[in-house]
Amino acid sequence: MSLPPVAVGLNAVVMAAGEEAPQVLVVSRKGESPALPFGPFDPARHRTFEIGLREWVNEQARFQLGYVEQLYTFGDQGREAPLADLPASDEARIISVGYLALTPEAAELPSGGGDWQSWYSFFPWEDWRQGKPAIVSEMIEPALRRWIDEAETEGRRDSRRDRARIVFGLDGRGWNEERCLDRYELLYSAGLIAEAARDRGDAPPEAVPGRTMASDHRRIMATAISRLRGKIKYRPVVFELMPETFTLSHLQKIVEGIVGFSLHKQNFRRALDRTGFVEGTGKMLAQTGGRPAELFRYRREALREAQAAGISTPRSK
Amino acid sequence: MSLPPVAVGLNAVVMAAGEEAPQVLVVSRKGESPALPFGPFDPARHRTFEIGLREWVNEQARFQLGYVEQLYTFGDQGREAPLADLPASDEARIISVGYLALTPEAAELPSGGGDWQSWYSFFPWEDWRQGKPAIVSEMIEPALRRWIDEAETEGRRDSRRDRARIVFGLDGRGWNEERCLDRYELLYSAGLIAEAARDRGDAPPEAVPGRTMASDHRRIMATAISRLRGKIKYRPVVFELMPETFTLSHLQKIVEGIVGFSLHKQNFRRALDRTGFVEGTGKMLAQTGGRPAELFRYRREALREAQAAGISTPRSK
DNA sequence: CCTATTAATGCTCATTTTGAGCATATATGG
DNA sequence: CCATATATGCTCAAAATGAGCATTAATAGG
Repeated sequence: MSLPPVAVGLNAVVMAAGEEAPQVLVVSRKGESPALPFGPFDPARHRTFEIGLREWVNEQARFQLGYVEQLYTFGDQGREAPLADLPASDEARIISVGYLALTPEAAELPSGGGDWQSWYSFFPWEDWRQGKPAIVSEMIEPALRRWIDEAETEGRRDSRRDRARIVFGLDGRGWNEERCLDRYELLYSAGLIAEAARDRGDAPPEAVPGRTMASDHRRIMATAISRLRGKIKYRPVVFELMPETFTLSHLQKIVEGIVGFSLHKQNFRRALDRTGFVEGTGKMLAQTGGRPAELFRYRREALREAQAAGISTPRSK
Repeated sequence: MSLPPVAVGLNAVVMAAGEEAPQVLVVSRKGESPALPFGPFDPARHRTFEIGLREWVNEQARFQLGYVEQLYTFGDQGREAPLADLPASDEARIISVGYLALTPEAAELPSGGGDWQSWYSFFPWEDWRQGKPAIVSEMIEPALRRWIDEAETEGRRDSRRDRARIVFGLDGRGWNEERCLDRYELLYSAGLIAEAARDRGDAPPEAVPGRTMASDHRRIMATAISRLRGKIKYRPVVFELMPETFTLSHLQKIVEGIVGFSLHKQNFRRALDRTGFVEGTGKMLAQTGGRPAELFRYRREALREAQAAGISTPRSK
């Protein structure tokens, strides 16, 4: 049994909470599309993937990763081709192990290399905090309907329609925020993502607004968003993004940013309360205008006590 | 940027429903511990991991995989050492991409290579269908308490105790069936898994009952069990394990086998009913003794209609 | 210092969803 | 026909959820 060699890269989707929207760490090489931080995995130096990942993120961006979890391993042929450095040969396949990393808001901006960007600059259709985004009704839905009609056979039309209905909630079917990856892949299949044209070598056709990324990095990021949106509901991962102390409104804002819709304040608090994950510090935050809010802190011990659940996300409106 | 080459293997955890317990496909080489089906990933031949996986499972075991999903990529140094074929050198690191595959009960037993084994022959402590297994109270819990006390410092004892409490539900904390992987890893750390001694080169100490597997395959399998136990609750994956038609009791038996505890029959049915995932066929199954049960079928369309949920698992007793 | 404004908190109520258990229906095997 | 083993139906209290109204405590402006 001989195993043909393959090169392994490590990709990190490093996320932090931001003022207006969740942020992702990207490396912007001049003249090129922004990319996720990417580093080679060197088996001679790194005992595990995670050690490798932490080491070079530390080197490249000068900060320590905290919470880290493996996302997915991407190995499709052709995925590395768009990284101009390397020819898409059959011999040197590059696969990449994607990781999701969460850092507290306070995390220093790495000097030099990377910078923080809003999630929704890459995925504007995912932000429903102010209700259904215009881009969905005015651009994506019509484009998808055209794409459905373009299919050659009745069967294909049906299958396209089904897919669009499920992932984009067409025909009043309801938006499931966790399907972020499926939506990206559908838009890609429908040729509405600039990367799709680029990967085929075509001229860019009508593309949905949203910043392009190098290689398949936008897909990797969509995987990370889907994962985080799901996980936040059954594990207390939000707190990895919070500072030591925070107000409940602040916490709610962050959660809203992640799930992409707004929450019912009272019900959010009630559910949070039941989990026992937070405790008041007694200190108040003097804010601009309005009654001052109490500062809370995350009780790590709570994870031990209960059957650790996550954060409930009661939709508002 | 040069990426040092690494060999990539593909592991499949192929699962099927069984009479008494869920089954896993293992390859038993004579004189050696059973292993999960394993094959090399050849970038020259396979455009994607999944294509590679399907191809050689087809070759090796002569059957077609149906539902397949990627589990995790295992890359720790030393993990491949126990596979006697290959020296654990720094140059030839083998990483492996693990997949979970589900096949209907009816799946033919591959002639020659593999055979089906019960999950619980590898993880006897995970089967709570008849209540708390004796092996947990009589052997694991005492052994864990000894392991906690053996720690050198107070801090270490605390951290061991916390970990044991969370994953094994010590001190009346409740058993969370999804923590199968955590439990395996805890037992491994505590030296209670035969593989732990083997990997260190020690003589086997007191080990918890349960069949040993080659390399880190038991860990991979625990990963698969954890994933499936979690997923069954929010995606209709059980139906990938069912024959065309089945009775509700049969479905319940299968779900109970997977989650590892027994369910409240009426509540299980009520919840199942609400999902709309199954429909009666009108046909009855003349069984041995007792009122005949109606045969049901899975409605794939249901996935489109609702916000696809999974199967609810209301505990009984 | 009185009032409008802005948030933070507190409470209520109807509806759904769970968790448990009791009751009835329809086979099979003496 | 009767005991037994299942399948299926129904009820009821408790808990969780979804919506909205009410009160409290600051700041900003007249």
